[in-house]
Formats: sequence, structure tokens, C-alpha cells
Amino acid sequence: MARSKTTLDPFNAIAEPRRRVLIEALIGKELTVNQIVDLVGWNQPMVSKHLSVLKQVDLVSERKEGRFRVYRVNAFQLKTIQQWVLQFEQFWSNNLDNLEEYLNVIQKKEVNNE
Amino acid sequence: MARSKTTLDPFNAIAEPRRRVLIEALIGKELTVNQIVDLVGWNQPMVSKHLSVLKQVDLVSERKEGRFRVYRVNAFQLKTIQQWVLQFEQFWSNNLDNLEEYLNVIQKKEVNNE
DNA sequence: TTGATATATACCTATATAGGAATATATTGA
DNA sequence: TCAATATATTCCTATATAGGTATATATCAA
Repeated sequence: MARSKTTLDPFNAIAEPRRRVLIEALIGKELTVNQIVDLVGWNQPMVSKHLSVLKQVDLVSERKEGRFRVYRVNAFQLKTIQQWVLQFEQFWSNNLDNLEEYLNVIQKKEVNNE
Repeated sequence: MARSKTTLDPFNAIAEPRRRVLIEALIGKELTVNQIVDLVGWNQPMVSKHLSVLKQVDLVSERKEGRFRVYRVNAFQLKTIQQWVLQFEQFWSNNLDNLEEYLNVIQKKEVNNE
């Protein structure tokens, strides 16, 4: 069996670094494909194909504007990821876990210095 | 070129659903490999191999305890993901974006009913 | 020492990319 | 209608899995 499809869910879609760049570029604004191409400096098919993956998991949506396609981020879809991560928040907050982590780091440094 | 390695970063590591299950199983506690096997019901090599990926991106760490390997989640590494997502939070909060989204949904429904 | 237990690793295969290049499709303007 | 513009899609290839199976490694217990 191969890896899950990139279009399986937002987790798989944003694994690709370039697709995170696209989301960063598009957040809070609307851009056409060529505007994005100019912004990120990749070739046009590459931008279109990555946008296509993002669209399939609903992380972006697009509308026709004459010859142009205007893309925008569906920020609420990022909530999916936020919510999965957030359930673990207590474990990285100022608590015993962090203290232990800190002590481990200190200990490793000490070991390396000997 | 192929997809980025699963061990490139936490984003790629958690794209695989089973690895998210492992993190959920391990969060806040320590478990040996066979305890995890019993918990999730996969075969042992599968658990070991997924743990290996998580370990390479530092999402889990492990210590030897006799014949056993005790695994734990490094929750603070999930912060990487949290922080990337969090920069977009304002765009899914109660603001104009959400209102627009709501109106889009309403509009689509109306269009479909015609 | 030896069998049993716990875990990791190697090997194999089907599959799904990501990127590049070429091309198709759609729309506009003259 | 036709050339130009904007974007999507197709085709190709190298690559990296994920899962299954078999096996290697390490440690314990008698």
C-alpha cells in the first residue's frame, strides 16, 4: 500500500511545504493564479496543480472572474488541524511535562560536555 | 520528484492517520510497543515502523527499560503545527470572513433550490 | 547456555505523488 | 473569426512510501 492521498484530508494536503506557502500567500486576500505565480515564482502548472489539491480538501475555493480564477483560503478548514492539535495543548503548557523536557535537555548537554 | 519524506517534519509525519492514532494513544502516558500493539490492534512491525517515523521528527521519544522500549509523546513538538495554524486564527474567528462564508453557503443552497 | 519474549529491520510490491514539458480549454478583444 | 491571454490538464519519470512477511537483535529467565 502506498501513502494516503494528498487529497485525503487537510493533514495530507498541508504536508507539502509548497502548499503551506500557497496558504500563507493567500490568507486574508484573493489572488488570481498568475498573481500567485508572480508572488511565489514557480511555474504556472505547478501553482495550478497545488491549488487543485488544496481545493479538493476545501482549504481554498475559487471563483471565475472572466478569464481569471480568483482563489481564496477557507480559513475555517484549518480549524480541523487546530482542533486535533489543541487537544494536546495541556501537555506542552507550563506543567510537569515541560519541566521534564527541560531537565532532559539540560541532562543531555551535561552528558555531551563530559 | 516524489512527495516529501514523511520524516521531513512533523507536518509530514502526522499526515498518516495511523500516526495520529499513535500520538493520541500515547499522549500523557508512557507505553511499551506491545502495549500499543494491544491497544490499537495492528501488527507489531507496523507499530514499530510508525513509531520510528514519529521518533525521527521528535514527536515521540523512547527509552530502554530492560527488554522493553517505553515510548512517550513530545507534546511540545506539536507546537510547531499549532503555531503554523495559529497565525491564521483571526481568519476563521467571528469576523467578516466567517460572515462571507456563511453567506456563500446560504447562497449555494438557494441556487441549488432553483 | 538456551528457549522465550520484546522489538527492530530487511525485503517485496503496489501505489501515489511532484515536477517538468507539452498541450488543451476558455475567454477576451480587435 | 482569430490571436492573445489565463488557467487547467495530460503525459512522463524518479521516488518514497505503507503494509505484509520473514528475520535479526537484544534481553530475560530457568
